[in-house]
Amino acid sequence: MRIYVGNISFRSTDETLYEAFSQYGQVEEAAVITDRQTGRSRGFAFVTMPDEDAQKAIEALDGTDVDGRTWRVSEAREPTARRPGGGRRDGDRD
DNA sequence: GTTGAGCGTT
Repeated sequence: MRIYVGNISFRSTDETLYEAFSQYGQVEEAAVITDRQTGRSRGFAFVTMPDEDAQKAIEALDGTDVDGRTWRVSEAREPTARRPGGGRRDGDRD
């Protein structure tokens, strides 16, 4: 599951997220979103974890104070990566 | 050495 982490400190990095989320499960990917134009932090990030661990981490870390800022943690909106296929697998069915 | 609403790239 992809997790959206907002309102993070500009000092927070990928490892800051990793160390925080890894406490609640296996972190598959942890990436602070930096402005592609300036290379500076945009103040939010994405974390990918197994569904069960992700939900635990969300409820555990949402609203917590990290590096002076209160984290806004929730499930990410968009289905998955912005690539052809839109997150839908060929075998996806109802 | 700055700032503060937000859902990103391989």
